[in-house]
Amino acid sequence: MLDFSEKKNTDGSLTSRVYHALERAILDGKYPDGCSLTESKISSELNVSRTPVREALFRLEQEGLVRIVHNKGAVVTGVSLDDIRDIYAIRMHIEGLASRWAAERASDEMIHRMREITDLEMFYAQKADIQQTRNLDSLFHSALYEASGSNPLRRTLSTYHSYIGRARERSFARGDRPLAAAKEHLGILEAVSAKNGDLAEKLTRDHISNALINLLATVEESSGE
Amino acid sequence: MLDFSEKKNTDGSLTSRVYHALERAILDGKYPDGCSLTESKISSELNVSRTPVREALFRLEQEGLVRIVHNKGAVVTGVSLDDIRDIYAIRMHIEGLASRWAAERASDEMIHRMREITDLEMFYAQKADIQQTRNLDSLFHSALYEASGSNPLRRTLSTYHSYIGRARERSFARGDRPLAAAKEHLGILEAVSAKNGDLAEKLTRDHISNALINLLATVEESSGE
DNA sequence: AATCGTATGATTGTATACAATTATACGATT
DNA sequence: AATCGTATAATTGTATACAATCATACGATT
Repeated sequence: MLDFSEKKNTDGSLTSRVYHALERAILDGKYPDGCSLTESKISSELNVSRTPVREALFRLEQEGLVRIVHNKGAVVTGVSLDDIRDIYAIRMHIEGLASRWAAERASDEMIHRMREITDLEMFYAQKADIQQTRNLDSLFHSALYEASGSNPLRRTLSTYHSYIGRARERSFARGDRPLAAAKEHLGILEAVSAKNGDLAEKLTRDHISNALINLLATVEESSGE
Repeated sequence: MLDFSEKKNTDGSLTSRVYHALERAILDGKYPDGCSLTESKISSELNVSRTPVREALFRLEQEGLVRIVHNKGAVVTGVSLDDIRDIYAIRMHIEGLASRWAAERASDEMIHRMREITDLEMFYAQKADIQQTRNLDSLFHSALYEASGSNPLRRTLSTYHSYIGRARERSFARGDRPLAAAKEHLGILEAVSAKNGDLAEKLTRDHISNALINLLATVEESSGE
């Protein structure tokens, strides 16, 4: 059964609610890879008309979670391990660019906001509050993208971020990664704040690299058990 | 008046036709920046219902050409010069990655196809057939993205490519850039074919850099006249 | 005269109805 | 029995109808 009581509802539209419900269902594996999504089924299950379902499916296609073929409908694409590895590799190349640009362009207000986020993140990481730390981790990256002052970069990285959200969810729970990530964020923030673009870029590359290493270790474990 | 007789119609659906018509209208400046697009106007002008118009608007939002606000509709976002500069900077970082991966992973068939494209491109470039050369330029980059074997990378770069399509259209007509670009493509292909990832990546970076330089020169000229 | 509230119109959001296309099942033909 | 064709059902694409929200204009009140 699809969960329809969505909290983070960006705009309050039915389309948005259906979108989030389907996204979650796919990422949770309720709709496995290759599963075909028929509009009428979903609409009756959620007690909405086909229209918002169709529009939600379009958004899912944009995000790459489903593939829509003309006159044939939508099938779940899923998130392959290869895709995630690719995304981390890409992020290693351009997330550093976001930090560099943030160091060059970010306003004092933006840096202040990032500092608030990292402070809170450190606090919760030390308390080992996984949930809160994870949310703040997401917030930090969003703030960084915003601080880069680049719309295309923000859009691309945001898409990637939500795309690998599920994978992060798993790997983030692992051992001392939350605290390590928080410390790395702090370092990046210091470099950005000091307007040291080179350092900010390097630290960010390292940060993504560490996240990938941790993720792969998680995969290793879960496949081995 | 919107042009509705679309040639490159990916799937033959009305949505697709409306999408291309609107895309062209925006890129041609018929709908200037900040202009608000009302669904009923467009649907009556194209003699279709609102449904395909809405769906086309969603696709345009995904591509970043319009911004949709809940209960308020769509406004044209346009393509700012800053955005284009950012995109070239990003491409300098990750298009090289596509070439590297292509060198590592591309099948012989894929390389064969790229060679056909570059051969044709050289031919038309020497004949100074701008239109054909431009199409083949697009094809080359698409083939390269495909050859990289990475869905995320292909998606991102394809989006960027279409996004800056209009800017390329202008700058491409300039002097001997078509021939230079064709030669650069040939060089990249040779490196990919020789499975020399380092060289392929470096040549691609240079290629993007040259394209940006040429584009900025075009902007310089057109703003100075 | 300025401002606020209300009424009206315009526009978007959602639901439903219809058309076109595709998938499935069943029987005829070989 | 296998295969092809046709009929039927299921599903998507498009159009239209209705509901909800937002913008505008006009008048009442101060």
